[in-house]
Amino acid sequence: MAQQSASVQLLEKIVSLSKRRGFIFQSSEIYGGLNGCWDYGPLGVEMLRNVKEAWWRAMTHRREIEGLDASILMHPKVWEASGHVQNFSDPMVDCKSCKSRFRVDHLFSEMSEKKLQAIAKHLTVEYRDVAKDALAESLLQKIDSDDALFPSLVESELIVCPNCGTKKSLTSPRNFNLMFETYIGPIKEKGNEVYLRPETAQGIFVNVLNVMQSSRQRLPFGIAQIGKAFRNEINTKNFLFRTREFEQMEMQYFVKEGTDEKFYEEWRERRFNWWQSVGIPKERLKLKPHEKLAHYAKAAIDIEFEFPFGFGEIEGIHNRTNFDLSRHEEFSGKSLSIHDEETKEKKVPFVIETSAGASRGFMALLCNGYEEEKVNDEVRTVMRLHPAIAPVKAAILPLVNKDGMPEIAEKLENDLRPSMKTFYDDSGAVGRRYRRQDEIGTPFGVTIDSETLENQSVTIRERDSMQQIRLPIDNVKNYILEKIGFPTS
RNA sequence: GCGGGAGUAACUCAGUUGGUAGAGUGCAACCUUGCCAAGGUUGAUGUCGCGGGUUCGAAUCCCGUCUCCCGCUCCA
Repeated sequence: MAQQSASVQLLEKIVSLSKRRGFIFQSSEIYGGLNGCWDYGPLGVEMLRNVKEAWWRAMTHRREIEGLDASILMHPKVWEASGHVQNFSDPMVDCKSCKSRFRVDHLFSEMSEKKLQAIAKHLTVEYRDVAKDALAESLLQKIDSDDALFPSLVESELIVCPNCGTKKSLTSPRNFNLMFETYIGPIKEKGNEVYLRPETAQGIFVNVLNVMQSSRQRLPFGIAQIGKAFRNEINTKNFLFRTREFEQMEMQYFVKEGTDEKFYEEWRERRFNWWQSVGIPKERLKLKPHEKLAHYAKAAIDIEFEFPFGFGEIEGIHNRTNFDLSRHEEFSGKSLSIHDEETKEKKVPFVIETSAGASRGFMALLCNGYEEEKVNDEVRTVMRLHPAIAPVKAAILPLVNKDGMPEIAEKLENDLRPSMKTFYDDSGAVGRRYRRQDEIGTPFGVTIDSETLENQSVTIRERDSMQQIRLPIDNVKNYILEKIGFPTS
């Protein structure tokens, strides 16, 4: 319990720091905020761009992976083919007595066989020689066909609240659609509804032939995309972790059937290593296989990070088989099969998906970097970000504001600025300025002092160790550039 | 959606029986200063989450609502 409250405090500290220093602000704050929506401030947007850039390079600086940026709005048929129209909409009922809420399908799947048979009898559904799961499924379909049926079950007390047992207390099923809906054109009417995409993957699937032909790729090859997706979740939670609008970094890797398992394992390892390459220690990461697979997947595993509130998913690697492309073939009537030169066959490729959360990754890196350490009996707050991820790369600090130091410092900053994000600070004691930079994760402080005036050398102070070295001022740029490069792996 | 906690300056928080707000940190200016947040002087910043109500008078009492955190529920 004490441990839990410490973790709550930690998250709150990170939220305050994010606001105070300009990483994250609440959306529409002056109007009281909007549930689960957050804005990236000046430092946040720099850092987020760095996260995405690191991912983009790791993905697309490869021979066999191409980039794409698909539209957020897509043809409504896409979401029928993908299964989202059917699977993203869950009928739910509430208990008026104990206020619990249940998914209707869960209600049935947890019933005894005998109970299901009694209900089948009531609904005149054939139940003899029908397996339990199949029976639950056909009952659900029957109920779906007529809105009066579920209330009649409640009225006849065949269904009671599974939580409190109260009779006649369940409401009629209501649909909770997790997709955001809007309209094409200015008039809201049936027939012009479209959805904000609930995942970026489908934009890749529907473009697979366009990409393949224009880039002259052949199997195996991948398509990478970074973009926003939207899910109308019932609840938001945990700062940036569960939000209704979020950004994904997805790569779909198209392979021949039969090689899918090999590539699944390969990408799982590669992605697990990537998170380490941007600064997260292995001990705070976990690979967690899915116990229950989604309708499209043959195998699925999550990469989880140890957030203050516990381990949470930051990326999923899925073997989506040929489900999506086959469905798009079926719904669009267009062939998405690919000709295999070796076997002279046309087949729908299998897909290995790596789907990482940009927003979640950002939050993971903030949580991972945040540290309070004792230095000379004082607490130093330091954000240990990988230099490539840090929003500001170098702070330029004239030791004092005279003797020509500001002029040299400004000249140095002008020299560095085209190649990196810098920050100039000449106010107060230099120690204080270092600490301000520690808090936002700036990896290097460059100080111009009296020795600079004599021999054109400066001090470079490193964030994590607080160690200082002296360097000729002309070497500063190369020294820092070498350290802030994006990881290659 | 249910239950619990919270919302006062940029941040962390005080604010007495109802009498229209303070501290620390931070921020700005000037001076001082010479390498790890601690010198001096001065200064700015408040829809007390928002909207109603009670009252001569509301940060304080009542109602509604929004947001955040925690626990359920949910998370193909």
